[in-house]
Amino acid sequence: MATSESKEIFLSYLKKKGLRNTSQREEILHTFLKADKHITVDELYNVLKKKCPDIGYATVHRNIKLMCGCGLADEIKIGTQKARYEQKYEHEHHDHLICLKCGKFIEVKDDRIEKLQDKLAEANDFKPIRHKMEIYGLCKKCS
Amino acid sequence: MATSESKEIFLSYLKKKGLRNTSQREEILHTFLKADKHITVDELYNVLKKKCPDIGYATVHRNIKLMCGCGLADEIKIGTQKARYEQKYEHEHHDHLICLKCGKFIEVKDDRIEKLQDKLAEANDFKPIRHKMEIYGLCKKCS
DNA sequence: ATTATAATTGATAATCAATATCAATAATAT
DNA sequence: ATATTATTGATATTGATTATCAATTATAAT
Repeated sequence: MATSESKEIFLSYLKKKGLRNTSQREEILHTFLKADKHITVDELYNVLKKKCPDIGYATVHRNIKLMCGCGLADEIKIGTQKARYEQKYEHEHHDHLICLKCGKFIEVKDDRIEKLQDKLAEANDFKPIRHKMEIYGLCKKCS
Repeated sequence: MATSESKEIFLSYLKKKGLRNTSQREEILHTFLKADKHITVDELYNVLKKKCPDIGYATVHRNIKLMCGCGLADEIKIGTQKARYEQKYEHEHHDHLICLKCGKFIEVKDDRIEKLQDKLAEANDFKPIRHKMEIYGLCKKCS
């Protein structure tokens, strides 16, 4: 994980947008980069609380969204569950296998599928920008 | 659309579950089967109100969920938008191209992708049950 | 048929995640 | 230093979904 590069990207994004850097923003980014994949705002907030007891939930929420805006984070919404966020920078695009029993995420990618998706879009006069593919089922442990 | 067959499926599902048929349930199913693809509870409720002015929102909501339970309807959740429901019976599985500008849904299917998805799951010791594939981009009109 | 039972309805309240508001504070420019 | 303006953190609001519950209705039992 190129932590320092991510931080540079964030700082230059702030500058470009006329936004200011703050200690909270630094802590949030730092903690996010160290955190588990697929973290929720709640979870991130709880980890941050230990180091920065005064930090507010709204601040964490706002800034994780900001990180999505600058391409460092990606939001994953599964049904009505809480949004989860994963690192995007230097993290190749992938799709997910999601276990219906234990909730485990497995990251996968198949270039042949990716190509066929583009073709499928084209064939429908549709310009693809991004996509989401989730396969639900049972992981090895749960089946 | 096999409207009468869908109604039979619904009735036998009710019987199997020890539930009762009601005039509201009949109207909701009937209206749902006639309605546009990808309808929200709100929209369905508003259509129903014309014929059944006393029907309640909660009843529509409850029963569209019931139809999902018996395999006649399918819920589509895109991000934080309202859930939409589509007919499932005799409606082949398909995926969606979703226009980011106008919100249009295009239904698509590619058997080669379906096969590769199964293989991809298998290769990860994962037993696929269902999946969701959405390609976001711009439709012909909007691009 | 009449009554007992149990499920359903419809209005409304509760829930819950996401987002907006706003006074106080902090960062930058002047 | 001071003015300007963005950010923070607490809290309120929103908006969708789901739960509650008394009244009603459908079915079973007598």
